[in-house]
Amino acid sequence: MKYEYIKNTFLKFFQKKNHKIFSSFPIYLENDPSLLFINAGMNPFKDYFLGYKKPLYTRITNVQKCLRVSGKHDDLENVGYDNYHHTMFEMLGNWSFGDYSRKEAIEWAWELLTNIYNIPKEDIYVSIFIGDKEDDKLLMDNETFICWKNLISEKNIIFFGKKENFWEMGDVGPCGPCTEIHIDIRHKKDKKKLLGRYLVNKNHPKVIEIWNIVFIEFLRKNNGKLEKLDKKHIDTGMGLERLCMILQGKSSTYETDIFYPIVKDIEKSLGNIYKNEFYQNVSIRIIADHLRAIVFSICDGKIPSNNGSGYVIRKILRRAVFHVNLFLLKKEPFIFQFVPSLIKKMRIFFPELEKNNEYIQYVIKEEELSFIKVLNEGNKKIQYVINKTKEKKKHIISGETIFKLYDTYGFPLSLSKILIEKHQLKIDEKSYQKKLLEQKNRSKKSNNAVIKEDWIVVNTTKEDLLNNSVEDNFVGYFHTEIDNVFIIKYRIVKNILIKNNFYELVLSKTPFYPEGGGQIGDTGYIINNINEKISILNTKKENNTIVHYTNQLPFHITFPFKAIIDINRRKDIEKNHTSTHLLHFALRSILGNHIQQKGSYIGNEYLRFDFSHYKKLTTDELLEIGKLVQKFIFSDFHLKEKQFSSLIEAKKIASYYSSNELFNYENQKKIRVIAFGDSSELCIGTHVKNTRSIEVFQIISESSVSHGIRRIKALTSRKAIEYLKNIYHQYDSLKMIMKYPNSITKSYNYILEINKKLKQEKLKIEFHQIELLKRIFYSNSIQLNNKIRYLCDINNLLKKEKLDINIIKKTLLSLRIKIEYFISIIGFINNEKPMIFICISDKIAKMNSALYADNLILKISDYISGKYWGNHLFSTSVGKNKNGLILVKNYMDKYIIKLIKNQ
RNA sequence: GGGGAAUUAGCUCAGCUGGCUAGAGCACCUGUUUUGCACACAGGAGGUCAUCGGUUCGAUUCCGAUAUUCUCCA
Repeated sequence: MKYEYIKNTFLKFFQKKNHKIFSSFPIYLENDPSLLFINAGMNPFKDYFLGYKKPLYTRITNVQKCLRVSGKHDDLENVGYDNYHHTMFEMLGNWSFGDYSRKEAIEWAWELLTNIYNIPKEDIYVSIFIGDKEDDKLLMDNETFICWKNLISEKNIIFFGKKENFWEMGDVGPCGPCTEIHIDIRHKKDKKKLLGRYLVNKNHPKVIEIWNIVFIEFLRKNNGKLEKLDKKHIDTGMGLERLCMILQGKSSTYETDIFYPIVKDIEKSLGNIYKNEFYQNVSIRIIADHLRAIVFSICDGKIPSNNGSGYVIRKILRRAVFHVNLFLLKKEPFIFQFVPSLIKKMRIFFPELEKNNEYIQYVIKEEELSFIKVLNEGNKKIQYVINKTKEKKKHIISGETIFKLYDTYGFPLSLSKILIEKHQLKIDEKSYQKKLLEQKNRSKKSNNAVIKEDWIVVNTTKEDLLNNSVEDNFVGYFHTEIDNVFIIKYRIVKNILIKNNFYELVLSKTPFYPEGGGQIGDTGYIINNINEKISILNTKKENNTIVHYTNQLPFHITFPFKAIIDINRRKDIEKNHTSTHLLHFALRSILGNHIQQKGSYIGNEYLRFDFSHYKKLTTDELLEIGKLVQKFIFSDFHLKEKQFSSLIEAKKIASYYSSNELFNYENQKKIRVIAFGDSSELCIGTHVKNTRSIEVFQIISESSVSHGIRRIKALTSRKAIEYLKNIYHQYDSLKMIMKYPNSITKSYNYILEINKKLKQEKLKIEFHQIELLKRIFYSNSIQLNNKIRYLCDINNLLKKEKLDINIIKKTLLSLRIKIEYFISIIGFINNEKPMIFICISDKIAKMNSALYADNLILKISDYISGKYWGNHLFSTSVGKNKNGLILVKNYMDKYIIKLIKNQ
């Protein structure tokens, strides 16, 4: 049975049972701060289970892309070393939202596995929740037991506790008892020796869990307690990779047709390097697995970065590169080249992959390159550390040093270890772990600083609750203030660090735009009829609920309120949002159709637009783009807003959209298309009524965000005028300073040229001065014996002429080259301070260390109460006592002559 | 969100404890020699040492802020 067939069979089976087929959601949820990635098929349906949102269908089936590398479910370190763990996997699921019960869910699962997929009944084991008398006071799941008893021998039923058979999404959220289906794929002989039931949940590679059927009945609250839900739901998940492994009779998922072609491609490209050796095979499996996780994540719009979900992607990819580098001996980007092989396999179900093929390869290659760079730099650094340690004849390298290599420069501990052990050295791992723990604690502290408590419902009927999705209660497209608003629920957000409470409010309806589509959230206030006024500081979306942020609660919380947004701020935002559309259109017109939006920020102060383009924009291009946007603004385009009930219809009208963006619209009832002139875009934001009100558009910067993505920042209206006026002011003052030239650029170039010439002139003069000074110094110097030329010139001619001290220095440095045996001491007054230079030639330095310039200066700098510094050949002293200078010559003459005589 | 680092010539980077003629390789320019695979040799140009403050007689170097980049933790 092939992968495609297995997948389609599942969906069609449940379609026949009246389930609506959904395509997979992207691998992460846009508005859920509690999750970095979808780690279970039920994540996107959380609100349906909790009754916060009413589903359009009560029966759904889908195959969801999931990633398990962080938080409660983390399998990363296992991947590659065993046969069936994966970072990314596809989860086959069927869902009931208050519709069917345990009986149907269990019977259908049985029917599908035994009748359609033809898995032998005796190989199937099921586990049932035994109850929890202590913490949660839950009874044994008898209903499930009865259902199974009718289908399967009791020998194949096993009971387990909370850890195995009570499923929870995370610390808080929907949960409930579950029944798991395990399959025994061992050899007949082995099965006879020991019954499979003794190997369930024992990490046996051939007795494995494939399907978890969860009966969602509770909400786990912040305080740790369970709250019974109004309706009972079904949430099931079966790992597609493991199912394929079983149905294809393989003992490893990597041998199924999902992974096998890629594994073979990798082996092939290795050629002679491939030795079919353990770590190489692990590395190949790691590439095959990690590549899939990364490709899907990038395609869904997550790119490697240094925090949040982007960092998870980076960690996965770098783990793969690490193995490539160490065991497959490739020192250049390698993994990216298998992207096409993966896409070829997956494109039927995920056509968006093919569209983004080049982009995905590019992102992966860049990240590989940057990690290889990190490894190279780290190698140099650790080599230095190793050499130093050996020089000092030590055997243990401090954990702090190795930790710093990792923490600051990204060089992995395991690599450090390998390299260090090669030199028969050791790392003090205790201090390394201590440092790492410190780092983790610091993060925890900052992370736990904000605690969000449970929602407190204050003023509502069930209907209000069900209706409070973004689409239903946002009225801000048409109203900036509304009456008769109720606070439905609120929660307290505590910040321990600054010891301050904030509050989040959900309103029955709202004119406040929640942050989304690049546009920032509205601010404003709500006020009740006894004039209690509460400021709204920001507005965001959380899983389809609009949340208003404030720092105080009204006393009369159940009263009706008037909700009013900061209208001037909103107007500024709207000008920026419409300008962003116009900019997008202008970019496409001038640079070409390859321009794709890669993100935007639309605030009240400025706007930012990121887009795919591979070259820096020229000044001319920027000028043209600015001009075109300005032309649109003066064209008096009216806002044309159209609403569609299907995405297909909307796509016909909208001139462009990113595939990523599309998904967020797929499950919405209404789809908006915003048009100004020829520009039309799918958009959820708010806009000006007429482009003329934007007045002025001005680009203020163009830069690179990451490879292949450029960023334009721009201002509009008042801000743009202020900016331009400020530039004009600068220009005007510059003109004034330059005495009003005809052309500023011409004059500036002229000045540059003159400056260059003057510098050359100065050099010439300096050269002459040095030549002159050389002669003077030479004539003032005396012959000490037949070799040595000695000069001690203290405060003599130099005080008459004001000379640059650099010239004196250069003169001496030039003389020490010219005269083989040369000792010079020059004293003078500079800036009212006495200074002494001592300079000797190389051959003098070789004669006697007492003649070193730095040793000589030490003898005399006390005379002028000076600080001194320098090296053997040239030294300096600067002092406070001018009168001491005269004493220097007398002392020095005697001292030097004495030294020379003793030679 | 929290920590650690980096920013020096067009590019890749040295410059350890404040002062030591701000350097190397590649690229560029000009000669000479050769016209062949990174040609060779000689010479040259190119720097607000990221920006702004502070300490100091003196800051590329020390301290602080800002910007950008890298990196780790969550």
